[in-house]
Amino acid sequence: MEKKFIEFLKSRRLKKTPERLEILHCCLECKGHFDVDILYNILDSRGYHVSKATIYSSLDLLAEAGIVRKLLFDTHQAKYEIAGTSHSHLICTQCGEIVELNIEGLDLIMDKLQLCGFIPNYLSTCIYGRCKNCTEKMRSLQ
Amino acid sequence: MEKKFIEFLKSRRLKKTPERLEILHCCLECKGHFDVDILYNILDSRGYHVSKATIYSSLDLLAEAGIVRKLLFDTHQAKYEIAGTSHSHLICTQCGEIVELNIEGLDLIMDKLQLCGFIPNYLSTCIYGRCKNCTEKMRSLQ
DNA sequence: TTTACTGCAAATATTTTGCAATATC
DNA sequence: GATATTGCAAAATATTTGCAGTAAA
Repeated sequence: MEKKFIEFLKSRRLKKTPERLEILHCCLECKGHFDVDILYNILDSRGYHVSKATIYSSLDLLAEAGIVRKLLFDTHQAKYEIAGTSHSHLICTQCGEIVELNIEGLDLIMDKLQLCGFIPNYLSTCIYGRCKNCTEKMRSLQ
Repeated sequence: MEKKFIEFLKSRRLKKTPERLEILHCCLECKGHFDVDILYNILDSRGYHVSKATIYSSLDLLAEAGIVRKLLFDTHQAKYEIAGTSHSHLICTQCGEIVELNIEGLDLIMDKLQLCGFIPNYLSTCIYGRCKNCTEKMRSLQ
């Protein structure tokens, strides 16, 4: 991953700074979703100070390099995840919980798109609904 | 649609105000995607003044009623669309263009989810990549 | 007459930007 | 040595909130 990022920086004549690499490592350590604040706090708690502006800009680069993906589930903070295989997100519109789910065959859809001249990079499926917990809570209230 | 919204308001003991109905009509007239500013400007150009706070709150209600859907493609303004059948969005990460596309069989995925206790409401598929135009532009530059 | 709604302005929150000092190439 | 990057603070933007006056039930 680090290699890929360094290659990317070189190809764009951007600089390999300790901040950028540290942010990448931090992203890789985070399982699941993370956001700017989480990264900021983790780094800060290690005594490694990086400004949020730098985190924002590094995440932009990491996204362009195809290493992370930006996820927008709500109007508030953008979330990020390490770009791996396509997977779906189940989003509970009641409590906001987000669960990842693998649905077989989804990637196949992308192949069909080549036809219209669109070159797909990755597919994000969000399924909005109500999670088990919230459904049970509602039932017990009635 | 208006009937559905009025039913929803009644069921929640909310009030049927001219602003809410006017905003609903405005959404229905908009083909494709719209946002708070677009609605505000359309209404304003007709001499119908509605505050943005009211538009925000009405859109929330319309979303809860299942009449519109909130779409977040980027960090900036939220977009909305009339909730119809599930369709996919092709998003060009270079120029930002968004094209709607129908992919057969996608809705079937939702049925499978009942298993894990998640009650799906609707599915949103976003396929990120590069559109025909941008691909051609890149080629001619090389 | 009770309760909810609107508009306005202020508050909040996230992201972006400008600039001087500094680090990378 | 040239150029890009960092951190900071300020700016820009979108959305939410509080409250007084008003309208719907």
